[in-house]
Amino acid sequence: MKHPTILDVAHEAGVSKSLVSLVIRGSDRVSASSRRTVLEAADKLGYRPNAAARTMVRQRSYVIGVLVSNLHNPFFADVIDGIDMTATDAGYRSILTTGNRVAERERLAVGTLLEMRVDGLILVSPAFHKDFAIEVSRSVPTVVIGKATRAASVDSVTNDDRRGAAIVVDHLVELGHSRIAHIDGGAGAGSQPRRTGYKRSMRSHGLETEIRSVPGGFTEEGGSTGMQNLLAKGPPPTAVFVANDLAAIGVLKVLRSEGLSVPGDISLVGYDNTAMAASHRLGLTTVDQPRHDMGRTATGLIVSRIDQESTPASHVVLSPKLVVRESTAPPYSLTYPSQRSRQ
Amino acid sequence: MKHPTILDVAHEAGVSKSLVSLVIRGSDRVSASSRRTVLEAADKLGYRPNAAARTMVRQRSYVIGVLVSNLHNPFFADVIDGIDMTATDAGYRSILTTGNRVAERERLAVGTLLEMRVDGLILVSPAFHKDFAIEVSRSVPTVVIGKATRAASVDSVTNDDRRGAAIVVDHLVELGHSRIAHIDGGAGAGSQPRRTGYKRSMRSHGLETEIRSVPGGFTEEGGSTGMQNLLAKGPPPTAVFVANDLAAIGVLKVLRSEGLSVPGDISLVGYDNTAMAASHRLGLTTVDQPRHDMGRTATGLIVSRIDQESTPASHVVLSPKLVVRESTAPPYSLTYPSQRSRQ
DNA sequence: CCGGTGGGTTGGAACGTTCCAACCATCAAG
DNA sequence: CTTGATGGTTGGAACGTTCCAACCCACCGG
Repeated sequence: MKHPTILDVAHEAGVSKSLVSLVIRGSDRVSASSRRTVLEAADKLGYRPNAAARTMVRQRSYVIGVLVSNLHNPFFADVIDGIDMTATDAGYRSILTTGNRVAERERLAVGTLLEMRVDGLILVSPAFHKDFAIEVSRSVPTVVIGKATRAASVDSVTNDDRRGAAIVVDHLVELGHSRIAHIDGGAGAGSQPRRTGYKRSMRSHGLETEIRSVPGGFTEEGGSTGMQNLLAKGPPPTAVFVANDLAAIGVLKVLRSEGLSVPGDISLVGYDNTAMAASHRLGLTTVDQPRHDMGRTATGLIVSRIDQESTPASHVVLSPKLVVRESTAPPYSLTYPSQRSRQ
Repeated sequence: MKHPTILDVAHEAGVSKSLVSLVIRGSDRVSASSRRTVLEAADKLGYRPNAAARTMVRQRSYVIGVLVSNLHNPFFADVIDGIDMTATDAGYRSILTTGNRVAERERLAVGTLLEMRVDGLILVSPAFHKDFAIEVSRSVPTVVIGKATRAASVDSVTNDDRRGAAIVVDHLVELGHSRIAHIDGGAGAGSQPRRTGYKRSMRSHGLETEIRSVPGGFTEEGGSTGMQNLLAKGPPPTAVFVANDLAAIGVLKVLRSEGLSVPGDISLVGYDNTAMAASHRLGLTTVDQPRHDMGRTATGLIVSRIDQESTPASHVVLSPKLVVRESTAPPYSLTYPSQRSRQ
């Protein structure tokens, strides 16, 4: 249970601690013979280097700390995977902590990471105020994923939600839709840019008169009530763009219970490309955020900032892409032009 | 960017490093006045203790390392949450690493944790061979979650899958079912105990002649093909117990396309109580594993093992519980006794 | 045979803490 | 006035590494 040290190995191998250190670090200026003896001794004793001691003297831990706001959201798994791979490639290891969406616990978790003297910090959609991120960035290179930051000291990697919304509208317009409605994500993060992206894009297609955005939410229920409101007054849209996949499922339920078919009567688009969207009975057309890339670029930023400290912060915005499945099709009026009169 | 040390603080406050150390650790044998000066100085300089140095001298890191096999599975989020809370309560902090289901990467991740000299190690459904866990347990207290281990040196916390299957059968029998079939999880972990649990329980209810278990898998497709096989020959069952929720969804699709209603014609039960089971259009009756508790008890085991090393390993088996939703009901033959003759 | 060169090896210092024994006042008791 | 106790404070050693300057010993060329 007691860990052997470099000195134990040295003694066992009959050499100096320095030589053992050299061998462990893989230096090429040790003779083949002594390398072998040392390695054998280390192996025999079950030696494992002590990262704490190494961190002390090298003043570098070669560890990148990652704070994940919410492990329940499988969205982050891919981001983390991207981080992990890039970090390993760059000679770093990554460790995770989580605060479970509670700002106070997240701050604590970051504290742990800082005390461990991580060389860089990646904050994945943190719940705490961004001032805290800025404060932290003064003692260690920091990058935020998923939350826009304009700070000069902290890098950020975000997804272009406006553009994501725009490509949805493009897709629907291309199919021939014009009565395209939007059910937004309420107060949730990313809700606002998606809404404005929708509006802008509608305008740019000359469809400003068709703009119809109703409040919703990032939950199934939010989607349902949003859809009910849409159906309650005015002519029903031929396509609905919902703020996320979960809410889109809610919309789907309402449509089903109203006897409306998707995409026969109404085309439906979600957002996030969750597993649900793919595995649901009806494959949902949705927007895929480049999760893996987010992790990769964030790590890239951190690593280069570790080496050359004071470059101005970069704010990378990645573009999402559309995943077309079965929930979108040309509008009814086009497939059976005789049956309806509206353009 | 350069971290101030305890000496910097001491100098700033005009006291000795020892006193600063005392204050930082919250000792009660320092005068109120010097406590204040020290705290002010620390605050002014933005001092943060160096965990590496502390670990060195104390020979304890007060960190519990957690290896998670797969972050994509939201199942683990709750387990980790349980770990996290218990660890904090016991004065430890927890950090996570992941190997993303790849045995080699997982082993590497554990290596990182060991070099960091974590005081305890929690392995959540590791993909690597259990011999590795045993080897690791020689240098640090180790507990495995989710994978049964009989080793004397490593604790384990598992879920009683046999019992989970049994309570499903109990529930169905109580509703009046007797033709209860099972679609298993193929080669997946937990598949076998669920199957034997099903068989045993059937026998104990005197239904050995009704035992019907077909191969399936933990995927939607596995469920579908399993169900197709069940329908292909012999009288259809009145209830089906599927190895997990995802496969149950697959079963549901087949039933729908065959024009069979759930629970009208056939009752359906899943396993795992995933979000999917709750949010699906049809609320699925399923078995809930006490995820939170798994994390909690695992951490409890680790913590007590850290303090008093060489107690024999405990192997805790937790009991799952049934979550009844809309997918189960009394069999058709009972609700309309006139229409069918078979008991 | 001497000086230089260079591969291989070595001991000591340093990293930032905690722990411990020792110290210093101050004050109470004898 | 001395002794002892007590509350508060202190310096040095230790933890396990890496880094650096120094060393040793062949070996080579002059």
